[in-house]
Amino acid sequence: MVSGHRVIFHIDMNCFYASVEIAHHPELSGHPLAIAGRVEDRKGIIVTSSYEARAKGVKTTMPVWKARQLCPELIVKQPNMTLYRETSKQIFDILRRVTPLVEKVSVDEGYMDVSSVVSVIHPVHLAKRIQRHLYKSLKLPCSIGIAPNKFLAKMASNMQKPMGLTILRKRDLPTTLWNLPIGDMHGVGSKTEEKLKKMNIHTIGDLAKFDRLRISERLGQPGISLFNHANGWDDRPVDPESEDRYKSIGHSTTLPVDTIDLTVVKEVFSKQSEKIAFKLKREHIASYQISIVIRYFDWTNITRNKTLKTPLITKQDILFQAMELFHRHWDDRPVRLLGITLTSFEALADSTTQLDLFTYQDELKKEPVVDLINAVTNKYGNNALQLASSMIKNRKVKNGEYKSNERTNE
DNA sequence: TCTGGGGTCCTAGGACCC
DNA sequence: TCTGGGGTCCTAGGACCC
Repeated sequence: MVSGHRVIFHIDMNCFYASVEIAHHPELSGHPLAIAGRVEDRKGIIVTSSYEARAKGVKTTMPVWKARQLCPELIVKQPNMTLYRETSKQIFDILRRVTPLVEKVSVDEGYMDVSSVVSVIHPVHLAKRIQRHLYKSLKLPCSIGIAPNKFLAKMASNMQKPMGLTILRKRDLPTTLWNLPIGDMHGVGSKTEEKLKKMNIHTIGDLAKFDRLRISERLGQPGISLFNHANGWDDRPVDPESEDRYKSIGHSTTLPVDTIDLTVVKEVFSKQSEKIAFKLKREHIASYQISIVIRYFDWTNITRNKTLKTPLITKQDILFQAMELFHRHWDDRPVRLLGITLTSFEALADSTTQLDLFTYQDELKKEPVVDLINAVTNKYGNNALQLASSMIKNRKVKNGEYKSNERTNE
């Protein structure tokens, strides 16, 4: 079967954290609002802000004190991550009612492959319906980009905010995408922007028309991807399973004051180890690799890691290994930030869970699609998502219900 | 008198093996 | 006299994203 023309949506929730707060506290509506961590000390930064705040110059990653200088009437709230995660789940449940081909990229954005859906409903109508539904049921605005691939859909959703709906076709590229400054391109950060500008590439169009080989020489494989994207080429599939498993779990903490005190170091690592051990347990996984990061007072970073023969599971094991790495590599200078990250996971062969999953499979076959992923993950954690996904893949889905797995004539 | 915290992916060199 | 090549693992660092 020849893969035809795809229709991809990129859903981008507008100022997500701020919008969730406003949805729960309508009296905040119309006021400059910012969500910021560690409001109490000088190191707090703005995570998100409402459009009223942005109009005053408040920007993401700006220190809170600076934002208050620009906008004295700014209302600052601390993030309520539990609420945002819960809301995110509701959003993606709604999206998965349209199609199981939903890829969650982060708490507030995702891709949908609606190619098969748009044969019965026009993409613009479908997008409007999703937008309206999210706004009516959750009071949350979003922008939707409609395009033949993920990159263009992502760029499109960024073009009109809030509540934007933007179609980006291949033939539109010269008049829309190519005029944008190269720094606006998804995947181009400050470092790459500088490199490209030195090559006299200032717009996305400049990149699209540049010599592919020279891009490759200077920027390697990532450069080739950017070059392809600039030309509107992107065949990455929408992958509902991309979020199934953690590839790394970590915590890092900027200290209230820089320190050379080992008891402080141990306290910080201890708290982080506890949080990490909790997540390991919840996901039924163990780790064979630990790395620590030390950021010194002058913002120089070192990362040091260690591969282990026996897997890490408990808080004590993690703390011990982190301290060991720290002692071995710390150069006695004042420390600003400490972090621990675990990678190389292995699913724990928990016999009771395995057995439960096996018997639970039959139950799950009767569940509507919408509820399947939640049902599995609520009971078994994200680790069990693989099961849910494979069931969705192996089954035909119709009207949110599973059809039997029997073969039909095709 | 600046600059958080959670992640993903890529590169590149060295060790080691066949 | 000369000087393989591919694959994988490990480590350190960097870039980017939200």
